[in-house]
Amino acid sequence: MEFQTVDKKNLSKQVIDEIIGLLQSGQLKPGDRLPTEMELMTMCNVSRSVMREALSSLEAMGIVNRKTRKGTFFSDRIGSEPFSIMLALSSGNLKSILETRISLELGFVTLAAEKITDEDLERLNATVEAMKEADGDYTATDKEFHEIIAHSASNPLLEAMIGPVLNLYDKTLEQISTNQKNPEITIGHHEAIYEALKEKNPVKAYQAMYTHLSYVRDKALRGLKERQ
Amino acid sequence: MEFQTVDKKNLSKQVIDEIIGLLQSGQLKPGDRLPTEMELMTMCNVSRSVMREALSSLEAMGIVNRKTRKGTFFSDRIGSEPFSIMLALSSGNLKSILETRISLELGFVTLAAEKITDEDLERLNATVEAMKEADGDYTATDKEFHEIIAHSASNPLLEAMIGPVLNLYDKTLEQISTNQKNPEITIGHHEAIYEALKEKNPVKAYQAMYTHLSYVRDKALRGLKERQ
DNA sequence: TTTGTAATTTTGTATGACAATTAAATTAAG
DNA sequence: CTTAATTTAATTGTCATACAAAATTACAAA
Repeated sequence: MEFQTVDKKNLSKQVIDEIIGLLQSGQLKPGDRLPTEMELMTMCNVSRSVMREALSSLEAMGIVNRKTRKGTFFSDRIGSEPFSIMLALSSGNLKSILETRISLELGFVTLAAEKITDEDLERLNATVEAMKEADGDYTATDKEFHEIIAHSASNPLLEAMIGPVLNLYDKTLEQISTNQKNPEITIGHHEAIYEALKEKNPVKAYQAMYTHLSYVRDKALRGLKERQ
Repeated sequence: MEFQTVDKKNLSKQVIDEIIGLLQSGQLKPGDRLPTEMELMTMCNVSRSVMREALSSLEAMGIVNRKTRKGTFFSDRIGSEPFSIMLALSSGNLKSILETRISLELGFVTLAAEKITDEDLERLNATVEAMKEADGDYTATDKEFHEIIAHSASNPLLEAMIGPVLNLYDKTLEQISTNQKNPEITIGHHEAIYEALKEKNPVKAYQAMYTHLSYVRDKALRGLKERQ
């Protein structure tokens, strides 16, 4: 006869669960104000320290925002913090960052092909046109293109992931600092992706995105090699 | 003339960054023991309260584990906690859960097609065979199939995401409780995915997985509708 | 009515005390 | 000498209290 060890949670973790439960149950909504620390500690019957530990954790995860004298509020949207941290901890090298990006963006573009709105299609097209007109650095426009696609998936969780991924990619690339940009190729790829999305064709969009990101990957890895 | 507001971080957030920096800089490795709370508070020149808030946050995110009398250790692997919480907060309905799953798994399977090892191929095949032999519930085996694929992408971050996604999916489906299972179709899909992975063909693997998960989605949504 | 100051509210930080957990050290028993 | 039992100690866990900081609100004076 063997007893399973009981996984005891400390009080602050239990409080975290309770507070998240307020959101999940619909008692409070994103953007709503929570009771004050003093009220919460009484409600949960724990010390203020425990409550602060729980709230600090929730704030680090972007689930709440706390402001002196105003109070503590649930965030309006799923924050990028948790994923940013996971990314920061995982980012061993450029290759794995690129692969993470590929993996996520291929999924995003598939959903986008199913669900993209005319408005987002126009915004996408605008970035393609802006890139054609751009004289110098088109990184921001390039990034915007990818962000619109993630947004088009109409899924707040997925959308919360694109920012951290692209930021980490940009940051890593800066450190390598290869300035071999081929705007024509990138623009061509973006156009192909755009056309596939316009047709609402997931497989075609996937293939266009995979081609694009594989090219980005190969170029970056080549640049890395030449740098050594 | 406009001044940008300075984004001031409180002390516990600053301490979090410093501790994560220990990992990123390689000073400490996953699994290593951190200094004690008392030592850390001296090193960082903050009170014990602030240090505990920071450590509680790190523990809530699965980055460290703390044990009475033993100390505080960096986790061996990227935890699922951050992503679990993001998922918990985002999970409005079955449709969005299904879409999240589709998006992520399509990316995973693409990378898996590039990188899968013979060993993982064998394990995949074993699950397909196990499902053929299964008399009753093959949920665990089905889940394992998908987990192996995520593992095959050989990316710790992506691998940390599959567990929470599948758990949430299972949990949501339980609540719907439609018992319309077609093992033959699922097995057929798994076989097609397996064959594509064996050929190391990303596009084919993607298409097979997309077909499978679209079927899963349609069936679940149909079941949901019939339940209302 | 506007401006300046004081009061207030809520979060932020520090300190000290004690509790709880659990490993290590010491003592006692066979 | 070995094993078992007890005590001690190390580290995290919780609580309480005090004060600081930030920033809004209320009140008084011009």
